Amino acid sequence: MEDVAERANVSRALVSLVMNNSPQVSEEKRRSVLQAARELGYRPNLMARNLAQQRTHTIGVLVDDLRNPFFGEVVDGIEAEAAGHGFRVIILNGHRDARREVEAIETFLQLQVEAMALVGPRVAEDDLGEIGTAAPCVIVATGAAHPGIDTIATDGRRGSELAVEHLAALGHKRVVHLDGGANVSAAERRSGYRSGMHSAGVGHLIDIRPAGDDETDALAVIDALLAESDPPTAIFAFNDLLAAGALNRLDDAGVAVPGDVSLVGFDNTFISALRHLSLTTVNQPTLAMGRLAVETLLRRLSDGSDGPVHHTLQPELVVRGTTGPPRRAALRPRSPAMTGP
Amino acid sequence: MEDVAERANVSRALVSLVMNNSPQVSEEKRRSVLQAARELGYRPNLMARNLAQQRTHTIGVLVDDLRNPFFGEVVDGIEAEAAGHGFRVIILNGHRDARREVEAIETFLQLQVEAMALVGPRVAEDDLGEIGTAAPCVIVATGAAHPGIDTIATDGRRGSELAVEHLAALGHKRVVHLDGGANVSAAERRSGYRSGMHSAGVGHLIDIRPAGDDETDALAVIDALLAESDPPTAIFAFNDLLAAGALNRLDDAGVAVPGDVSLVGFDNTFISALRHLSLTTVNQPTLAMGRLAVETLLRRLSDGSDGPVHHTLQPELVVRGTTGPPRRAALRPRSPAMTGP
DNA sequence: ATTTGGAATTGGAGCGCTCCAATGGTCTAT
DNA sequence: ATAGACCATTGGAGCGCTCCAATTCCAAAT
Repeated sequence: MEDVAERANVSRALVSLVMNNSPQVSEEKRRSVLQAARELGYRPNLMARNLAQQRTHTIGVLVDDLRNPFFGEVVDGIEAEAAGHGFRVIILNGHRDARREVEAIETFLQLQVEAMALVGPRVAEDDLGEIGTAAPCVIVATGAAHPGIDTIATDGRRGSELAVEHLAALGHKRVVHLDGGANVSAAERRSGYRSGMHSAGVGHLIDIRPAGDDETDALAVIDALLAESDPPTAIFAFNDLLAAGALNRLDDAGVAVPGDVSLVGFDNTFISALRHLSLTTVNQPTLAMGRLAVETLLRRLSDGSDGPVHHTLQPELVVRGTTGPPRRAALRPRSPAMTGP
Repeated sequence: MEDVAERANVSRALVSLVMNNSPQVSEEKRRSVLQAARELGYRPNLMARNLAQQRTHTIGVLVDDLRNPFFGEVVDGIEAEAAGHGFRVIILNGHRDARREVEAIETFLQLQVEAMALVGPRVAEDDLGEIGTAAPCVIVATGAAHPGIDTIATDGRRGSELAVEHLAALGHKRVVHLDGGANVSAAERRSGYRSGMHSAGVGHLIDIRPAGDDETDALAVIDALLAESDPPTAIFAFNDLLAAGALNRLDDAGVAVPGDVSLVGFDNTFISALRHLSLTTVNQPTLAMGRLAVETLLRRLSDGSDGPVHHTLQPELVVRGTTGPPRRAALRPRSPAMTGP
């Protein structure tokens, strides 16, 4: 910067004004500064700028798992909205691990981000400690497990109810829930499953199996289910990945879907739309969630601090090809299941 | 920091030493500084630290598209290796857009990252300009289109050849290639398709259809193909997403895979492994690519600058359920195709 | 010719930290 | 007792920038 100033025969301060394109710089000087900068390959140092300005114009986004396309969509929403307000977005990866999430949040804070969005975090509220107060923070897509912090979520309870209602309407009674296990959203979806089952008058058939949130987590549970004397006629999985894993295993075992068993996922990621999966699932409005997250953050940033805000968006059932009436409830005879090769 | 120093009755410099856990601080002072820091909720300011140190210990990773799980896997490899060498990784999203990629790179440079990895970039080498010289830079997973810059890639040409060889061995002659279009890796994979076809003695049947790199890009092309009088017996798609889109459309049209037409993808993302897709595809060693990228960067960082290095990893064919012998080449009569509802 | 106002420009302090050279303090060997 | 060696500790300069108050400049108004 020193060099640029010298080369353009102006002061350092004037270079600063030009680089921030202040309106009150004469056209002449502006040109010569810009030219000098170009010739020297000068690039402003954001570290120094941020330090001097005491602002970073940056929002940190912590993503639970870069491999899950669901989170990618949420981040797209966040970035779109943030860009519109002059904020940069930097992303850190949580690697599906609460400990690493805390580290990432610590990094954000040290980097002086002005706000942060945690997308699908696994960390419990207690471990977040004072972090929420060090910078505005919003939790996206992780159920209602963080009452003390702003959250944006789809109503997981309602989503589960929708899934169960759909299955019940088809005539299913024995619906098993593959539980999200340690995932923080699991409790909510589980509770929706419960209430759905009760509403359908089959509360006594509630059956929850701990599984996980990843396609590999389904295998053992499905094996166990199939080994039982009275297997379920329908399965409602914690998320699409888990459902896809279940589908794999059912297919292996020669069980027809939806002929022998119906299957519902959650998230409506693009994989569920793949025709060969054609997974009935519960949609979350990912883009809207991302945008809303940024809006919430900006509001916190500008005005004071009222109590935490919780935005709940409405899920929607997306009926595709993995759900149908249960075999036993069929009124007319059905052809035998077509099993894979 | 000032405050911490005061509260612990030491100098600012001593606090600095403690925060960087220097070995030559007495246990007593160290404890009292740490306690003071805790009580005051002190957190070192990375901006200031980086500025003073003239180092950031940060590697910037530009990801083409957060929704494509392939890139997520590469990033996992990068992060694993970087962490082992004391580097932080920050991620910026390219949004599948060369213009935004350039912006992101500019941001990295201003943030003073010490090196950067571009994962699947779309930007052409010309537009990268002097950027490669401003900081060590490696391009990952984007073919061999950047001769002047370090690259890590799977041999796309060989990968394509493997795919075509496999199809040819099954008896296919009329193999169509769904081209990656503007995607920078497309040329290489296309050329492999060409050479594969020639080797198989069916160079005269080479048929390349521009498509894209996303599941939606396949629709129109498949429609066009099906409308033709002599449709192909096999399709080799630029990547898994495109193949998945093709599968959707073929399914819609009641075309059996692999009964009526065989299909091969590229990347071996987890979606291809989903049993219901069961996509034959070409594997890229994503984790190894990520690790190698960081190693390359570190080497550049430490020693001088020789010419650019190009690492080419070997692809592997993964045969799953979407490939089989062509209908017309079958020696024995086959049952009619089972088309979906 | 002199004042006045506004716009363009500048010097310098300061953002929070690190790092160097210098200081003080303790211990051992003579 | 005294010099030497060694350790923990400190003051201060400086990293590259911004921002304020102060200065200069120019033209219009008196």
